[in-house]
Amino acid sequence: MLRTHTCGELNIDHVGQTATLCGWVDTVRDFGGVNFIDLRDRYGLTQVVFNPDAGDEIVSLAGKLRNEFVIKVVGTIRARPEGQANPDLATGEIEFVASELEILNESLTPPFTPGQRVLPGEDLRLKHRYLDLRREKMMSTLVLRSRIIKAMRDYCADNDFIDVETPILGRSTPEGARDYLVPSRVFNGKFYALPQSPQIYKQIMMIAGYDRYVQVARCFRDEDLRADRQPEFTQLDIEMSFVDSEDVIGMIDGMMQKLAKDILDIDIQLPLERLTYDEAMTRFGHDAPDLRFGMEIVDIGEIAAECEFGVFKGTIDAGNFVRGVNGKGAAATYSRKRIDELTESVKDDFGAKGLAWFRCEEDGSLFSPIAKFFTEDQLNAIKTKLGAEPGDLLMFIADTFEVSCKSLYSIRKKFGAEFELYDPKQMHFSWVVEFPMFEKDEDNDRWAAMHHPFTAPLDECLSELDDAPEKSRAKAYDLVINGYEAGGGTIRIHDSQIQQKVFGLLGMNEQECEERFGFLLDALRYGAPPHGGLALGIDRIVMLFAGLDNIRDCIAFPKTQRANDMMTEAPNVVEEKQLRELGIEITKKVEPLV
RNA sequence: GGCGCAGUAGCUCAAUUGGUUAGAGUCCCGGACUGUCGAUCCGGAGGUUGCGGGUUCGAGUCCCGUCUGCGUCGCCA
Repeated sequence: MLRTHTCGELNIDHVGQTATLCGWVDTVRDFGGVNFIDLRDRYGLTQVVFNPDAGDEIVSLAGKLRNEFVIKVVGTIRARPEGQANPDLATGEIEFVASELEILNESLTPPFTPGQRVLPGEDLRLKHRYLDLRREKMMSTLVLRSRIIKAMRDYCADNDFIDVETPILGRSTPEGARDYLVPSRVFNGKFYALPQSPQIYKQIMMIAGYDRYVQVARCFRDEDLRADRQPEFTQLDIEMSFVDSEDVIGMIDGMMQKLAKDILDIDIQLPLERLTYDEAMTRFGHDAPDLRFGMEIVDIGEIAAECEFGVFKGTIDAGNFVRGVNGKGAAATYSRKRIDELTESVKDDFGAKGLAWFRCEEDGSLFSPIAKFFTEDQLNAIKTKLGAEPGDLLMFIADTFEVSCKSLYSIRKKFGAEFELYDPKQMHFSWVVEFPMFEKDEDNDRWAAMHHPFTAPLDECLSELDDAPEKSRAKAYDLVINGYEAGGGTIRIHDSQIQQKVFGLLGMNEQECEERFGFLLDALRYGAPPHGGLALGIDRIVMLFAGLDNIRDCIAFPKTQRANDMMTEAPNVVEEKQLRELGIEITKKVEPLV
């Protein structure tokens, strides 16, 4: 090692000792005579002092130091003069008096420095990621990530899980998300697909008798990005044999308890809170509700059916819903203009036809442009149902169940953040269970698997597969943390006949089944144990544990919204020769990324 | 694919309703300074206002298109 100590470890106990430090120049304070450098490495900052009595040569060399130069300094540790300790610095009681200085490498003037207070634009940070990653916050987040993954792996190892790597080059399965494709050189015209998840491989591992499988698995989905979604992301992928939902949930309960304790030093009570999918949608309008606060959705269908307001009445007559939420104390901040903006957003985003609102006045009466269509009794009933008090703003959506869910969920989410209805430091873990097996695929007018096509129905729903597939519920469970889907899993179908029936419902005929999943159906016929598992979104869990609102800050080298890597400029054009070998002809010429 | 926000000096931002030579801080360069820790002080350099059109006597500002980044809807088994 070029160094004897790190920049974070020297303290008053080292006074008088000689040491060698290496690191980056974080800041320079040049007084002409005496010269201070804050030297930085992964472990911290140490103030290095260059005194004239160290000699002209070293003083002159120290004068050349600039931000982000990499240096090696030999010197002695000295207590700082009386009254000059820096309490903000772990090493603030001492300083490092340099006797030798070597510039290991210079740096160009950086476009931004890791220590600067104002964060530069994210595009610049991504372009110069090597500088951005030097920032303390990025370092602490990646260290946190490393600790979380270690805790997960330790927990799995303690519970007899076997870590198995599965292929990155796989086969395209057109179900689900768009695949990233890799052309084959040997078989021109054929393609591998990068895995959306190791789903099938881990099921095969169960059939092969490995009993408990785990993998920190990179997954790829070629869909549009969000603040919490990247095209490649990391899952803790788990599968277990001879289990039912309770066993998998119980295993993950224990893991979350350990994570919360080890990482955040908080104690969480087990079992974790549990909601059914139907309950979550009814009460919160979403399958991953933030349970750190209330503001639950209230159905006023009974009142709406009786009132004179045509929109409400008509909605109920058509078999749809009138539901609303109470924005506690929001009347003061929500002017007519802001309510209009809210209305526009639910119209634009979710196709709601409008947003009805009532303001609870000082005297307890309800003010609203539509109040005249309601009797006094009806207004009072609304007040009671939503628990309205003076200053509250009641908002209602009259629409299909789905539109009311999406609209009210978005309002609830917005208000939760805006009115600080929860402690941002609080962590809330819960499960949402019993998802529907299928949802309507409007584009193709057929059923689509809500989770994936290998999901087992609840035992009591087996018979419904034939006559009422929309009613059948799955042995599916999602882990929800603070309103984010942090993971999800299912018990799988281990019976090839049921599997084939589900494939059939999804619109695959026998031939298609054999072509796409013949190997799985075969495997199921060779002694498949009951099995199930789940996958945890590691990037999201890191984001939540770090208190961040953006998944890119939890990934060392993330991609932009258009899936570019701004540093390497991937994706990019390739040489003509490479294309020829792959038998690929580009019909639309593109310029390299700039 | 839709909607929205942003793009001005290396960086972070400002620039009145469309009006003089586009400013400030920081960074950079030079100088001064022996106890700072966002060092300070003096001087200097630094601009195709993302790009392309248009309107106008005049455009950073208004209009159209386009590129890039971010948020969001669709999408994400």
